[in-house]
Amino acid sequence: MKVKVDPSLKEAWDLVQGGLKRKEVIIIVGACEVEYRGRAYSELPEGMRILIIKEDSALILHRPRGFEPVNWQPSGSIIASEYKENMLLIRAFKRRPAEVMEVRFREVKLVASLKLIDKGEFLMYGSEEDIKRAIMIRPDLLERGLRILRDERKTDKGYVDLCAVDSEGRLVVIELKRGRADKDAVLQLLRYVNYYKRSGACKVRGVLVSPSISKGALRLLKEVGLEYKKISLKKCREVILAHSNSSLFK
Amino acid sequence: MKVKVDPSLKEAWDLVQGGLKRKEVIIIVGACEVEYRGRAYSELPEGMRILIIKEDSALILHRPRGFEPVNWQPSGSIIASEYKENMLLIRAFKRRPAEVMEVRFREVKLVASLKLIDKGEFLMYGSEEDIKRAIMIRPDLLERGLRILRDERKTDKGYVDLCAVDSEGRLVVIELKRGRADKDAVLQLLRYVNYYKRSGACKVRGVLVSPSISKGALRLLKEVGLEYKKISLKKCREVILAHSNSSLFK
DNA sequence: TAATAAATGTCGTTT
DNA sequence: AAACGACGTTTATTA
Repeated sequence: MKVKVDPSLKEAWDLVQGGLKRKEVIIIVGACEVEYRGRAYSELPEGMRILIIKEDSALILHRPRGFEPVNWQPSGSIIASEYKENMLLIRAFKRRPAEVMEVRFREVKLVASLKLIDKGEFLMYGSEEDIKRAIMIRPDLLERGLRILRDERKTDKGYVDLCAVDSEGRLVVIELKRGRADKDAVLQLLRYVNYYKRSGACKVRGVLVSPSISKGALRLLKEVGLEYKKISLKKCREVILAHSNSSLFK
Repeated sequence: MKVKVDPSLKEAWDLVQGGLKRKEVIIIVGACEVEYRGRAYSELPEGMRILIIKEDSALILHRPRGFEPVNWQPSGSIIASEYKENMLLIRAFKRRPAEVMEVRFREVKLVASLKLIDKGEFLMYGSEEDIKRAIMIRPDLLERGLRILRDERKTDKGYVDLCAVDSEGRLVVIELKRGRADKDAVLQLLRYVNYYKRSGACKVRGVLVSPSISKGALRLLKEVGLEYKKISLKKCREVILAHSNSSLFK
Protein backbone atom coordinates (compact mmCIF):
# COMPACT_ATOMS: atom_id res chain seq x y z
CA MET A 1 0.00 0.00 0.00
CA LYS A 2 1.25 3.46 -0.87
CA VAL A 3 -0.05 6.47 1.02
CA LYS A 4 0.90 10.13 0.98
CA VAL A 5 -0.42 12.88 3.19
CA ASP A 6 -0.36 16.43 1.83
CA PRO A 7 1.64 15.43 -1.24
CA SER A 8 2.60 17.79 -4.00
CA LEU A 9 0.44 17.39 -7.11
CA LYS A 10 3.44 15.81 -8.83
CA GLU A 11 3.84 13.26 -6.03
CA ALA A 12 0.13 12.50 -6.10
CA TRP A 13 0.25 12.05 -9.86
CA ASP A 14 3.17 9.61 -9.57
CA LEU A 15 1.25 7.57 -7.04
CA VAL A 16 -1.91 7.56 -9.17
CA GLN A 17 0.00 6.53 -12.30
CA GLY A 18 1.54 3.60 -10.45
CA GLY A 19 -1.80 2.57 -9.01
CA LEU A 20 -3.52 2.68 -12.39
CA LYS A 21 -0.73 0.61 -13.92
CA ARG A 22 -0.99 -2.04 -11.20
CA LYS A 23 -4.83 -1.91 -11.31
CA GLU A 24 -5.07 -1.06 -7.64
CA VAL A 25 -7.81 0.81 -5.84
CA ILE A 26 -6.96 4.50 -5.55
CA ILE A 27 -8.37 7.01 -3.10
CA ILE A 28 -7.79 10.73 -3.54
CA VAL A 29 -9.00 13.36 -1.09
CA GLY A 30 -8.58 16.94 -2.15
CA ALA A 31 -9.87 20.14 -3.71
CA CYS A 32 -11.14 19.62 -7.22
CA GLU A 33 -13.58 20.81 -9.86
CA VAL A 34 -15.56 18.37 -11.96
CA GLU A 35 -17.13 18.29 -15.38
CA TYR A 36 -19.34 15.64 -16.98
CA ARG A 37 -20.57 15.36 -20.55
CA GLY A 38 -22.65 12.52 -21.92
CA ARG A 39 -26.32 11.68 -21.48
CA ALA A 40 -26.48 15.02 -19.66
CA TYR A 41 -24.03 17.77 -18.73
CA SER A 42 -22.88 18.78 -15.27
CA GLU A 43 -20.46 21.20 -13.67
CA LEU A 44 -19.17 21.30 -10.13
CA PRO A 45 -16.92 24.18 -9.03
CA GLU A 46 -14.01 23.67 -6.67
CA GLY A 47 -14.50 21.99 -3.31
CA MET A 48 -13.07 19.21 -1.15
CA ARG A 49 -14.19 15.74 -2.20
CA ILE A 50 -13.28 12.08 -2.15
CA LEU A 51 -12.53 10.24 -5.38
CA ILE A 52 -12.35 6.45 -5.51
CA ILE A 53 -10.93 4.72 -8.55
CA LYS A 54 -11.59 1.00 -8.49
CA GLU A 55 -9.56 -1.79 -10.05
CA ASP A 56 -12.20 -2.29 -12.75
CA SER A 57 -11.99 1.42 -13.59
CA ALA A 58 -15.20 2.48 -11.92
CA LEU A 59 -14.98 6.06 -10.61
CA ILE A 60 -16.96 7.48 -7.73
CA LEU A 61 -16.78 11.05 -6.50
CA HIS A 62 -18.31 11.89 -3.13
CA ARG A 63 -19.11 15.19 -1.47
CA PRO A 64 -19.14 15.46 2.34
CA ARG A 65 -22.89 14.80 2.50
CA GLY A 66 -25.41 12.40 1.08
CA PHE A 67 -25.56 8.79 0.08
CA GLU A 68 -25.17 9.28 -3.64
CA PRO A 69 -21.99 10.18 -5.50
CA VAL A 70 -22.18 13.60 -7.14
CA ASN A 71 -20.36 12.33 -10.24
CA TRP A 72 -19.26 8.88 -11.36
CA GLN A 73 -18.31 6.62 -14.21
CA PRO A 74 -19.20 2.92 -14.22
CA SER A 75 -16.79 -0.03 -14.58
CA GLY A 76 -14.95 -0.40 -17.82
CA SER A 77 -14.16 3.24 -18.40
CA ILE A 78 -10.84 4.27 -19.86
CA ILE A 79 -8.94 6.28 -17.29
CA ALA A 80 -6.10 8.69 -17.87
CA SER A 81 -4.28 10.88 -15.39
CA GLU A 82 -2.26 13.93 -16.30
CA TYR A 83 -0.15 16.43 -14.42
CA LYS A 84 -0.04 19.88 -15.96
CA GLU A 85 -0.36 23.53 -15.11
CA ASN A 86 -0.47 22.87 -11.40
CA MET A 87 -3.36 20.48 -11.78
CA LEU A 88 -3.83 16.76 -11.40
CA LEU A 89 -6.32 15.66 -14.02
CA ILE A 90 -8.27 12.44 -13.81
CA ARG A 91 -10.29 11.69 -16.89
CA ALA A 92 -12.63 8.77 -17.54
CA PHE A 93 -14.11 8.04 -20.99
CA LYS A 94 -16.81 5.59 -21.83
CA ARG A 95 -18.55 4.60 -25.06
CA ARG A 96 -22.14 3.54 -25.56
CA PRO A 97 -23.31 5.88 -24.36
CA ALA A 98 -20.35 8.19 -24.97
CA GLU A 99 -19.50 9.91 -21.74
CA VAL A 100 -16.59 11.77 -20.20
CA MET A 101 -15.97 12.75 -16.62
CA GLU A 102 -13.04 14.95 -15.73
CA VAL A 103 -11.82 15.73 -12.23
CA ARG A 104 -9.28 18.51 -11.82
CA PHE A 105 -7.45 18.54 -8.50
CA ARG A 106 -5.84 21.80 -7.38
CA GLU A 107 -4.70 20.36 -4.11
CA VAL A 108 -4.42 16.84 -2.71
CA LYS A 109 -4.72 16.23 1.02
CA LEU A 110 -4.44 12.46 0.91
CA VAL A 111 -3.76 9.88 -1.76
CA ALA A 112 -3.60 6.12 -1.33
CA SER A 113 -3.22 3.21 -3.69
CA LEU A 114 -3.50 -0.41 -2.69
CA LYS A 115 -4.56 -3.88 -3.77
CA LEU A 116 -7.80 -4.74 -1.96
CA ILE A 117 -8.12 -8.47 -1.44
CA ASP A 118 -11.80 -9.28 -1.11
CA LYS A 119 -12.97 -12.83 -1.74
CA GLY A 120 -16.04 -12.74 0.50
CA GLU A 121 -19.25 -13.99 -1.05
CA PHE A 122 -22.10 -11.53 -0.65
CA LEU A 123 -25.35 -13.15 0.45
CA MET A 124 -28.69 -11.44 0.40
CA TYR A 125 -32.13 -12.62 1.47
CA GLY A 126 -35.44 -10.91 0.88
CA SER A 127 -35.34 -10.29 -2.84
CA GLU A 128 -38.29 -10.83 -5.13
CA GLU A 129 -36.56 -14.04 -6.21
CA ASP A 130 -36.81 -15.31 -2.62
CA ILE A 131 -40.57 -14.72 -2.54
CA LYS A 132 -40.85 -16.69 -5.76
CA ARG A 133 -38.78 -19.53 -4.33
CA ALA A 134 -40.93 -19.71 -1.20
CA ILE A 135 -44.17 -19.79 -3.18
CA MET A 136 -42.84 -22.52 -5.45
CA ILE A 137 -42.04 -24.59 -2.35
CA ARG A 138 -45.34 -23.87 -0.66
CA PRO A 139 -48.05 -22.59 -3.06
CA ASP A 140 -50.53 -22.71 -0.17
CA LEU A 141 -48.86 -19.51 1.08
CA LEU A 142 -51.17 -17.92 -1.47
CA GLU A 143 -54.17 -20.24 -1.42
CA ARG A 144 -55.11 -23.89 -1.06
CA GLY A 145 -55.14 -26.08 -4.12
CA LEU A 146 -52.83 -23.84 -6.12
CA ARG A 147 -50.48 -25.58 -8.54
CA ILE A 148 -47.48 -23.63 -9.83
CA LEU A 149 -46.61 -23.90 -13.52
CA ARG A 150 -42.83 -23.98 -13.95
CA ASP A 151 -41.11 -21.42 -16.10
CA GLU A 152 -44.17 -20.02 -17.78
CA ARG A 153 -42.45 -16.69 -18.14
CA LYS A 154 -39.98 -18.08 -20.66
CA THR A 155 -42.60 -19.18 -23.14
CA ASP A 156 -44.52 -15.92 -23.10
CA LYS A 157 -43.88 -12.47 -24.43
CA GLY A 158 -44.21 -10.73 -21.10
CA TYR A 159 -41.95 -11.51 -18.18
CA VAL A 160 -44.58 -12.93 -15.85
CA ASP A 161 -43.24 -13.62 -12.35
CA LEU A 162 -45.27 -16.79 -11.82
CA CYS A 163 -48.17 -18.69 -13.36
CA ALA A 164 -50.36 -21.21 -11.60
CA VAL A 165 -53.62 -23.13 -11.87
CA ASP A 166 -56.19 -22.80 -9.09
CA SER A 167 -58.48 -25.51 -7.68
CA GLU A 168 -61.12 -24.66 -10.28
CA GLY A 169 -58.74 -24.95 -13.18
CA ARG A 170 -58.36 -21.23 -13.82
CA LEU A 171 -55.02 -19.77 -14.87
CA VAL A 172 -53.58 -17.56 -12.13
CA VAL A 173 -51.09 -14.92 -13.24
CA ILE A 174 -48.97 -13.76 -10.30
CA GLU A 175 -47.00 -10.56 -9.95
CA LEU A 176 -44.55 -10.34 -7.02
CA LYS A 177 -43.19 -7.24 -5.31
CA ARG A 178 -40.68 -7.35 -2.46
CA GLY A 179 -41.75 -3.96 -1.13
CA ARG A 180 -44.86 -1.84 -1.15
CA ALA A 181 -46.71 -2.41 -4.42
CA ASP A 182 -47.68 0.69 -6.40
CA LYS A 183 -49.83 1.49 -9.43
CA ASP A 184 -47.06 0.45 -11.78
CA ALA A 185 -47.15 -3.04 -10.30
CA VAL A 186 -50.90 -3.22 -10.93
CA LEU A 187 -50.51 -2.08 -14.52
CA GLN A 188 -47.73 -4.57 -15.06
CA LEU A 189 -49.96 -7.39 -13.84
CA LEU A 190 -52.87 -6.09 -15.90
CA ARG A 191 -50.79 -6.25 -19.07
CA TYR A 192 -49.94 -9.89 -18.50
CA VAL A 193 -53.49 -10.85 -17.56
CA ASN A 194 -54.85 -9.15 -20.68
CA TYR A 195 -52.27 -10.97 -22.76
CA TYR A 196 -53.45 -14.34 -21.47
CA LYS A 197 -57.10 -13.39 -21.77
CA ARG A 198 -56.60 -12.46 -25.41
CA SER A 199 -54.47 -15.43 -26.34
CA GLY A 200 -55.95 -18.23 -24.24
CA ALA A 201 -59.31 -19.88 -23.98
CA CYS A 202 -59.43 -20.60 -20.24
CA LYS A 203 -60.42 -18.23 -17.48
CA VAL A 204 -57.69 -16.00 -16.11
CA ARG A 205 -57.16 -14.48 -12.67
CA GLY A 206 -54.47 -11.96 -11.73
CA VAL A 207 -52.99 -11.81 -8.24
CA LEU A 208 -50.59 -9.19 -6.94
CA VAL A 209 -48.45 -10.54 -4.07
CA SER A 210 -46.44 -8.25 -1.78
CA PRO A 211 -45.90 -7.31 1.88
CA SER A 212 -48.00 -4.17 1.41
CA ILE A 213 -49.79 -2.08 -1.20
CA SER A 214 -50.53 1.62 -1.62
CA LYS A 215 -54.12 2.78 -1.33
CA GLY A 216 -54.28 4.04 -4.89
CA ALA A 217 -52.83 0.81 -6.22
CA LEU A 218 -55.39 -1.27 -4.30
CA ARG A 219 -58.25 0.86 -5.65
CA LEU A 220 -56.96 0.53 -9.20
CA LEU A 221 -56.45 -3.21 -8.70
CA LYS A 222 -60.08 -3.72 -7.71
CA GLU A 223 -61.36 -1.45 -10.48
CA VAL A 224 -59.76 -3.65 -13.11
CA GLY A 225 -60.83 -6.90 -11.45
CA LEU A 226 -57.52 -8.14 -10.07
CA GLU A 227 -56.77 -9.61 -6.64
CA TYR A 228 -54.35 -8.85 -3.83
CA LYS A 229 -52.58 -11.26 -1.49
CA LYS A 230 -50.37 -10.06 1.34
CA ILE A 231 -47.20 -11.99 2.09
CA SER A 232 -44.49 -11.63 4.73
CA LEU A 233 -40.80 -11.67 3.78
CA LYS A 234 -40.02 -13.29 7.10
CA LYS A 235 -42.43 -16.14 6.37
CA CYS A 236 -40.82 -16.64 2.95
CA ARG A 237 -37.40 -16.84 4.57
CA GLU A 238 -38.64 -19.45 7.06
CA VAL A 239 -40.12 -21.55 4.28
CA ILE A 240 -36.88 -21.47 2.30
CA LEU A 241 -34.75 -22.34 5.34
CA ALA A 242 -37.07 -25.18 6.39
CA HIS A 243 -36.98 -26.54 2.87
CA SER A 244 -33.20 -26.41 2.50
CA ASN A 245 -32.86 -28.11 5.90
CA SER A 246 -35.28 -30.88 4.96
CA SER A 247 -33.46 -31.31 1.66
CA LEU A 248 -30.35 -32.30 3.62
CA PHE A 249 -32.13 -35.43 4.79
CA LYS A 250 -33.16 -36.67 1.38
CA MET B 1 -6.92 16.21 9.15
CA LYS B 2 -5.96 13.09 11.08
CA VAL B 3 -4.53 10.11 9.23
CA LYS B 4 -3.08 6.83 10.44
CA VAL B 5 -1.48 4.13 8.34
CA ASP B 6 -1.57 0.56 9.70
CA PRO B 7 -2.96 1.67 13.04
CA SER B 8 -3.87 -0.69 15.84
CA LEU B 9 -7.62 -1.22 16.14
CA LYS B 10 -7.55 0.84 19.32
CA GLU B 11 -5.84 3.74 17.54
CA ALA B 12 -8.29 3.51 14.66
CA TRP B 13 -11.17 3.51 17.11
CA ASP B 14 -9.85 6.64 18.83
CA LEU B 15 -9.60 8.41 15.50
CA VAL B 16 -13.11 7.34 14.49
CA GLN B 17 -14.59 8.44 17.81
CA GLY B 18 -13.00 11.87 17.44
CA GLY B 19 -14.20 12.19 13.84
CA LEU B 20 -17.76 11.22 14.75
CA LYS B 21 -17.79 13.74 17.59
CA ARG B 22 -16.54 16.53 15.32
CA LYS B 23 -18.88 15.43 12.50
CA GLU B 24 -16.05 14.99 10.08
CA VAL B 25 -15.85 12.72 7.06
CA ILE B 26 -14.17 9.43 7.98
CA ILE B 27 -12.52 6.97 5.63
CA ILE B 28 -11.55 3.50 6.80
CA VAL B 29 -9.74 0.96 4.64
CA GLY B 30 -9.37 -2.51 6.07
CA ALA B 31 -10.51 -6.09 6.50
CA CYS B 32 -14.08 -6.34 7.71
CA GLU B 33 -17.22 -8.41 7.72
CA VAL B 34 -20.64 -6.84 7.27
CA GLU B 35 -24.20 -7.55 8.26
CA TYR B 36 -27.37 -5.75 7.28
CA ARG B 37 -30.90 -6.21 8.57
CA GLY B 38 -33.91 -4.19 7.53
CA ARG B 39 -35.98 -4.21 4.36
CA ALA B 40 -33.81 -7.19 3.45
CA TYR B 41 -30.98 -9.15 5.06
CA SER B 42 -27.40 -9.46 3.89
CA GLU B 43 -24.14 -10.98 5.00
CA LEU B 44 -20.65 -10.35 3.72
CA PRO B 45 -17.72 -12.40 5.07
CA GLU B 46 -14.33 -10.89 5.69
CA GLY B 47 -12.50 -9.00 2.97
CA MET B 48 -10.73 -5.68 2.32
CA ARG B 49 -13.08 -2.77 1.72
CA ILE B 50 -13.43 0.98 1.92
CA LEU B 51 -15.91 2.54 4.33
CA ILE B 52 -16.88 6.19 4.08
CA ILE B 53 -18.78 7.84 6.90
CA LYS B 54 -20.08 11.24 5.91
CA GLU B 55 -20.76 14.26 8.10
CA ASP B 56 -24.52 13.72 7.75
CA SER B 57 -24.07 10.12 8.91
CA ALA B 58 -24.46 8.48 5.52
CA LEU B 59 -22.42 5.26 5.31
CA ILE B 60 -21.06 3.75 2.13
CA LEU B 61 -19.09 0.53 1.94
CA HIS B 62 -17.24 -0.26 -1.29
CA ARG B 63 -15.61 -3.42 -2.54
CA PRO B 64 -12.66 -3.24 -5.00
CA ARG B 65 -14.96 -3.55 -8.02
CA GLY B 66 -18.15 -2.07 -9.32
CA PHE B 67 -19.92 1.24 -9.24
CA GLU B 68 -22.38 0.43 -6.50
CA PRO B 69 -21.66 0.14 -2.79
CA VAL B 70 -22.14 -3.38 -1.44
CA ASN B 71 -23.72 -2.09 1.77
CA TRP B 72 -24.82 1.34 2.89
CA GLN B 73 -27.00 3.40 5.11
CA PRO B 74 -28.47 6.72 3.97
CA SER B 75 -28.10 10.11 5.68
CA GLY B 76 -29.55 10.56 9.11
CA SER B 77 -28.55 7.25 10.57
CA ILE B 78 -27.39 6.97 14.16
CA ILE B 79 -23.79 5.83 14.19
CA ALA B 80 -21.92 4.18 17.03
CA SER B 81 -18.38 2.83 17.08
CA GLU B 82 -17.09 0.31 19.58
CA TYR B 83 -13.78 -1.33 20.27
CA LYS B 84 -14.00 -4.80 21.76
CA GLU B 85 -12.64 -8.29 21.41
CA ASN B 86 -10.05 -7.25 18.88
CA MET B 87 -12.66 -5.72 16.64
CA LEU B 88 -13.58 -2.23 15.60
CA LEU B 89 -17.36 -2.11 15.25
CA ILE B 90 -19.19 0.50 13.24
CA ARG B 91 -22.91 0.34 13.59
CA ALA B 92 -25.56 2.45 11.88
CA PHE B 93 -29.23 2.39 12.90
CA LYS B 94 -32.10 3.95 11.10
CA ARG B 95 -35.84 4.06 11.78
CA ARG B 96 -38.64 4.11 9.23
CA PRO B 97 -37.84 1.74 7.83
CA ALA B 98 -35.97 0.18 10.77
CA GLU B 99 -32.56 -0.89 9.52
CA VAL B 100 -29.18 -1.74 10.97
CA MET B 101 -25.84 -2.10 9.26
CA GLU B 102 -22.84 -3.36 11.18
CA VAL B 103 -19.26 -3.37 9.94
CA ARG B 104 -16.72 -5.35 11.95
CA PHE B 105 -13.10 -4.50 11.20
CA ARG B 106 -10.46 -7.09 12.12
CA GLU B 107 -7.67 -5.00 10.70
CA VAL B 108 -7.34 -1.41 9.57
CA LYS B 109 -4.84 -0.43 6.88
CA LEU B 110 -5.71 3.24 6.71
CA VAL B 111 -7.99 5.55 8.61
CA ALA B 112 -8.54 9.26 8.01
CA SER B 113 -10.86 11.85 9.45
CA LEU B 114 -11.19 15.38 8.16
CA LYS B 115 -13.52 18.31 7.63
CA LEU B 116 -14.31 18.51 3.92
CA ILE B 117 -15.07 22.08 2.90
CA ASP B 118 -17.24 21.95 -0.20
CA LYS B 119 -19.33 24.98 -1.12
CA GLY B 120 -19.44 24.38 -4.88
CA GLU B 121 -22.88 24.56 -6.47
CA PHE B 122 -23.67 21.52 -8.59
CA LEU B 123 -25.18 22.41 -11.94
CA MET B 124 -26.81 19.93 -14.26
CA TYR B 125 -28.32 20.40 -17.69
CA GLY B 126 -30.33 17.91 -19.68
CA SER B 127 -32.92 16.86 -17.13
CA GLU B 128 -36.58 16.37 -17.93
CA GLU B 129 -37.17 19.75 -16.31
CA ASP B 130 -34.91 21.34 -18.95
CA ILE B 131 -36.98 19.83 -21.77
CA LYS B 132 -40.08 21.28 -20.14
CA ARG B 133 -38.48 24.69 -19.82
CA ALA B 134 -37.44 24.69 -23.48
CA ILE B 135 -40.92 23.74 -24.68
CA MET B 136 -42.51 26.40 -22.52
CA ILE B 137 -40.22 28.97 -24.13
CA ARG B 138 -40.73 27.66 -27.65
CA PRO B 139 -43.85 25.46 -28.01
CA ASP B 140 -43.18 25.29 -31.76
CA LEU B 141 -40.42 22.79 -30.92
CA LEU B 142 -43.34 20.37 -30.85
CA GLU B 143 -45.69 21.88 -33.45
CA ARG B 144 -46.92 25.17 -34.81
CA GLY B 145 -49.81 26.89 -33.12
CA LEU B 146 -49.39 25.08 -29.83
CA ARG B 147 -50.26 27.06 -26.71
CA ILE B 148 -48.93 25.78 -23.37
CA LEU B 149 -51.24 25.82 -20.35
CA ARG B 150 -49.28 26.81 -17.25
CA ASP B 151 -49.07 24.47 -14.31
CA GLU B 152 -51.89 22.19 -15.30
CA ARG B 153 -50.35 19.43 -13.28
CA LYS B 154 -51.23 21.10 -10.00
CA THR B 155 -54.97 21.15 -10.61
CA ASP B 156 -55.24 17.55 -11.70
CA LYS B 157 -55.02 14.24 -9.98
CA GLY B 158 -52.26 12.88 -12.16
CA TYR B 159 -48.89 14.60 -12.42
CA VAL B 160 -49.03 15.51 -16.09
CA ASP B 161 -45.75 16.93 -17.37
CA LEU B 162 -47.36 19.53 -19.64
CA CYS B 163 -50.74 20.41 -21.05
CA ALA B 164 -51.37 22.50 -24.15
CA VAL B 165 -54.04 23.49 -26.67
CA ASP B 166 -53.39 22.88 -30.36
CA SER B 167 -54.36 25.06 -33.33
CA GLU B 168 -57.72 23.30 -33.56
CA GLY B 169 -58.56 23.81 -29.92
CA ARG B 170 -57.87 20.24 -28.80
CA LEU B 171 -56.28 19.55 -25.43
CA VAL B 172 -52.77 18.12 -25.83
CA VAL B 173 -51.46 16.07 -22.92
CA ILE B 174 -47.65 15.86 -23.06
CA GLU B 175 -45.39 13.32 -21.39
CA LEU B 176 -41.66 14.09 -21.38
CA LYS B 177 -38.76 11.65 -21.08
CA ARG B 178 -35.11 12.74 -21.00
CA GLY B 179 -33.85 9.38 -22.27
CA ARG B 180 -35.20 6.55 -24.38
CA ALA B 181 -38.94 6.23 -23.77
CA ASP B 182 -40.23 2.77 -22.86
CA LYS B 183 -43.60 1.08 -22.39
CA ASP B 184 -43.95 2.54 -18.93
CA ALA B 185 -43.80 6.03 -20.40
CA VAL B 186 -46.58 5.15 -22.87
CA LEU B 187 -48.78 3.71 -20.12
CA GLN B 188 -48.17 6.76 -17.97
CA LEU B 189 -49.29 9.04 -20.79
CA LEU B 190 -52.27 6.80 -21.51
CA ARG B 191 -53.46 7.08 -17.92
CA TYR B 192 -53.45 10.88 -18.08
CA VAL B 193 -55.11 11.02 -21.49
CA ASN B 194 -57.86 8.65 -20.33
CA TYR B 195 -58.36 10.79 -17.25
CA TYR B 196 -58.96 13.88 -19.37
CA LYS B 197 -61.13 12.01 -21.84
CA ARG B 198 -63.34 10.80 -19.01
CA SER B 199 -63.52 14.08 -17.14
CA GLY B 200 -63.52 16.65 -19.93
CA ALA B 201 -65.78 17.43 -22.85
CA CYS B 202 -63.23 18.56 -25.44
CA LYS B 203 -61.11 16.38 -27.69
CA VAL B 204 -57.86 15.11 -26.22
CA ARG B 205 -54.54 14.21 -27.85
CA GLY B 206 -51.60 12.57 -26.10
CA VAL B 207 -48.02 13.22 -27.19
CA LEU B 208 -44.91 11.48 -25.89
CA VAL B 209 -41.80 13.64 -26.26
CA SER B 210 -38.27 12.23 -25.93
CA PRO B 211 -34.93 11.92 -27.74
CA SER B 212 -35.74 8.29 -28.67
CA ILE B 213 -38.25 5.52 -28.10
CA SER B 214 -38.06 1.72 -27.95
CA LYS B 215 -39.71 -0.29 -30.72
CA GLY B 216 -42.19 -1.96 -28.38
CA ALA B 217 -43.13 1.35 -26.83
CA LEU B 218 -43.75 2.93 -30.25
CA ARG B 219 -45.95 0.01 -31.31
CA LEU B 220 -47.97 0.24 -28.09
CA LEU B 221 -48.23 4.02 -28.49
CA LYS B 222 -49.79 3.72 -31.94
CA GLU B 223 -52.07 0.88 -30.86
CA VAL B 224 -53.69 3.10 -28.24
CA GLY B 225 -53.88 6.13 -30.50
CA LEU B 226 -51.17 8.31 -29.03
CA GLU B 227 -48.48 10.34 -30.83
CA TYR B 228 -44.72 10.57 -30.68
CA LYS B 229 -42.50 13.61 -31.11
CA LYS B 230 -38.73 13.36 -31.10
CA ILE B 231 -36.76 16.12 -29.43
CA SER B 232 -33.04 16.77 -29.02
CA LEU B 233 -31.56 17.61 -25.63
CA LYS B 234 -28.97 19.78 -27.34
CA LYS B 235 -31.68 21.82 -29.03
CA CYS B 236 -33.44 22.29 -25.69
CA ARG B 237 -30.23 23.51 -24.14
CA GLU B 238 -29.73 26.02 -26.97
CA VAL B 239 -33.25 27.34 -26.57
CA ILE B 240 -32.80 27.83 -22.84
CA LEU B 241 -29.43 29.55 -23.27
CA ALA B 242 -30.74 31.83 -26.02
CA HIS B 243 -33.68 32.74 -23.85
CA SER B 244 -31.65 33.50 -20.73
CA ASN B 245 -29.30 35.64 -22.83
CA SER B 246 -32.14 37.59 -24.38
CA SER B 247 -33.65 38.03 -20.92
CA LEU B 248 -30.56 39.98 -19.91
CA PHE B 249 -31.51 42.75 -22.34
CA LYS B 250 -35.00 43.26 -21.06
C1' DT C 1 -27.38 -5.05 -28.87
C1' DA C 2 -32.04 -3.81 -27.40
C1' DA C 3 -35.65 -4.49 -24.16
C1' DT C 4 -37.49 -5.45 -19.94
C1' DA C 5 -37.91 -5.44 -14.92
C1' DA C 6 -35.67 -5.38 -10.01
C1' DA C 7 -33.48 -2.58 -6.39
C1' DT C 8 -32.15 -2.45 1.04
C1' DG C 9 -32.94 1.47 -5.23
C1' DT C 10 -32.36 7.10 -3.50
C1' DC C 11 -34.16 11.63 -3.80
C1' DG C 12 -37.28 15.37 -4.18
C1' DT C 13 -42.07 17.14 -4.16
C1' DT C 14 -46.70 17.27 -3.08
C1' DT C 15 -50.72 15.85 -0.50
C1' DA D 1 -46.29 9.98 6.75
C1' DA D 2 -47.71 8.28 2.23
C1' DA D 3 -47.71 8.57 -2.69
C1' DC D 4 -45.83 9.46 -6.90
C1' DG D 5 -42.34 10.08 -10.42
C1' DA D 6 -37.40 11.29 -11.98
C1' DC D 7 -32.71 9.50 -12.18
C1' DG D 8 -26.40 10.63 -16.21
C1' DT D 9 -30.57 5.81 -12.23
C1' DT D 10 -27.35 0.82 -12.23
C1' DT D 11 -27.59 -3.98 -12.74
C1' DA D 12 -29.02 -8.38 -14.30
C1' DT D 13 -31.57 -11.29 -17.56
C1' DT D 14 -33.38 -12.50 -21.88
C1' DA D 15 -34.56 -12.41 -26.80
